[in-house]
Amino acid sequence: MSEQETPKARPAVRTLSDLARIAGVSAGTVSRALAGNSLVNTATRERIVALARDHGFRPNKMASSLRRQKTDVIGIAIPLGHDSRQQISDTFFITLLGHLADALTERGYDLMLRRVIPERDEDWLDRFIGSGMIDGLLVIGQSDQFDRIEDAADGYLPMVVWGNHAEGQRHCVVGTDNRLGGRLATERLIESGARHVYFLGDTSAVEFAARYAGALDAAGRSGVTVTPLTSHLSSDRLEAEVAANLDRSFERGDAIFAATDTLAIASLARLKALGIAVPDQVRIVGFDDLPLAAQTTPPLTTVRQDIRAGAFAMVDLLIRRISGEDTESIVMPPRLVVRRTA
Amino acid sequence: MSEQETPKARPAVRTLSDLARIAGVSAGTVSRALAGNSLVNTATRERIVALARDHGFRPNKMASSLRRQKTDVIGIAIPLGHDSRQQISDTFFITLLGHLADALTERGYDLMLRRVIPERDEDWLDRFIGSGMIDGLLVIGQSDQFDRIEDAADGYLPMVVWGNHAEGQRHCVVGTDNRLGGRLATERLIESGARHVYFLGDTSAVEFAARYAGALDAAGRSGVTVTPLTSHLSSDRLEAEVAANLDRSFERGDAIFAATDTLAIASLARLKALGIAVPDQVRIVGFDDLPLAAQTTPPLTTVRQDIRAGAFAMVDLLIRRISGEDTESIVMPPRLVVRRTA
DNA sequence: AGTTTTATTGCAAACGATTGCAAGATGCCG
DNA sequence: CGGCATCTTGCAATCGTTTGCAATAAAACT
Repeated sequence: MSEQETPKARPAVRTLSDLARIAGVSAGTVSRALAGNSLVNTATRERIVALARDHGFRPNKMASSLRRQKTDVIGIAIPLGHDSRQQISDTFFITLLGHLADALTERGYDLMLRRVIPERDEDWLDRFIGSGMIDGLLVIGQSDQFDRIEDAADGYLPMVVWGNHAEGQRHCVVGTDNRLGGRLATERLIESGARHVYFLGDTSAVEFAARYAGALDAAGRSGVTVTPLTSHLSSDRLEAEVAANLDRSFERGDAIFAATDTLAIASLARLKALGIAVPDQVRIVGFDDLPLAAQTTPPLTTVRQDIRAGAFAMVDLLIRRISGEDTESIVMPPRLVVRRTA
Repeated sequence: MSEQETPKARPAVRTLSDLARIAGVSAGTVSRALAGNSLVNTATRERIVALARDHGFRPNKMASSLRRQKTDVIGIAIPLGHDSRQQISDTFFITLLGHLADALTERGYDLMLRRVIPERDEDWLDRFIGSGMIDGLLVIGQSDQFDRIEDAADGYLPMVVWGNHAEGQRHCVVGTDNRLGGRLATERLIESGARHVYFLGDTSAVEFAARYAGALDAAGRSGVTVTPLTSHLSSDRLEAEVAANLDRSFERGDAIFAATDTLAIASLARLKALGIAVPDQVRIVGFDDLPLAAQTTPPLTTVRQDIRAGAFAMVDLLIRRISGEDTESIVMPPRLVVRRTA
């Protein structure tokens, strides 16, 4: 049984030299042949390629990476800074991740995923960058790590971050105009009659802070109040937190602007449980426009981010940076999707 | 500007030898010092470690991997075989992925994610295994690749698969007893009055086929009919497909057993749009018990899989296999969660 | 003082693929 | 047939780290 590992029980051919010996040529020639290098004679190349296939030979990528100083791997870091219990499974991150995987695969890159908890590991960014394992780095979400990312960006070009864009920042970012999105959402709430808006989300994450700022923009001159309620994203506690926040607050509030659809949907469920009518008593607007948003009852009014376009933009910028170009950030316009909750 | 890459504009120290020169010792000693090897003198070790920190030195992982023949990276393959348009973002996969990331990180492994489309790349499994980039492989979902996985398992021990367990299979799998789950779901549907059940899901994936088989088990003797409706998982087409299936079918059917909660939730929304009452006219049971299932209206009756426990089990088995042990598969019992849709 | 341990360190050979350079073979031209 | 360009191929260095072995120095023992 154990001798049947390969169909014909050959001694495994693991290295270029092994194959070279079998083919009666040198390792260098085999390397060139498999790389499709035009220097090798066509006949030899075909013979070697066939041999490699027969023996199931695959060149060792570690050795190749070491020699070429290029790994064909892109790192993806997900900092879970503003809430270490936050799940990677936050739907938005994951959708973005899926599209990134598509875009990178298409360009011939593998992806190396790393979930980082900055509180426990100060050094996460430099460590990842300096590991020599990756040709470039995508960071999904700035969380509360803005400064650290800025620092790293000074010495490391091939990095693109999903998140918020601030005036004069040094790292390359792709993201939605969060402040504008926040304004659109809040304007809509006000239009549909809100006077006291609760902002649901953790404002220590810069993306969310910008959304909150946008809400203030919208409210500013109108006498409408906007009050922040900190709510984290970890799914295990999310419901409880939303519940706690809402239970004690809705004598005074009449609207919720949730920093993410996930929070909005949890709020919706909670309000329903409390017997509060949406949107008649309380209006809700979310952020992201996850596929799910259209399927709630009533369907969620929200601010749409084009996640797929964002993912492809990130990969495009990254690849240009890998080849040395110093690219500008991209800020995408959000779009208000009016459904039934406001 | 460009000279300020490091705070003090030192010539970057990139290799062990660089650091060795600065410290006035040999590269070997530096290597041992940084590894905490007890052979080096405590004073020297501390001096070297401090130097390394000051200069921001990090050993190159590629070189280390090559030399040690160990990468500390686990591959995660997501075969999208039975539907190439299926998203990585399928909520179940992603939740599992998140927990796997937790468990692997805890054990000191990095993860390398690869989205594979078997139809376009026959060789995906052996290629990944043979790449030399990974110490072990987790496969998320058998899709329609059961045979290929069986073949690979003969020659490659450190692989654990999430999916269905079949009598006498050779690859190590962790998963739920899908057939039992299917039976529980369908029994529940029958209990609440169903006579004509539609099974929603693509039965060419073995996991789903087993759920379907369980449904047949439950129906068998009772005169209840079970009819499969093929529905894929890609989110862009899911709604349309569910709609198409349901629109033409619900003169005859009075119940849906959906192969996943995602499908169940889409069905729920569709039936609501059609003005069909759930559960009075049509009963629904899903599968997975995603966090979302509790938040639909009405809340979804479903079959619970313990995804977190499954993820940790996979990692545990994998690590034992990496160290040479030939582990048995683990089949976890599903649990029916009765809410309001059946 | 001589010998045996013991504690440190350096040396150099791996790991496996890639690639600049040079050498050999072949063909072409006058 | 000599001289030169063109194809192919082999040689050997290299990527950066790890580690067995040998060498040295220091300490311990008789």
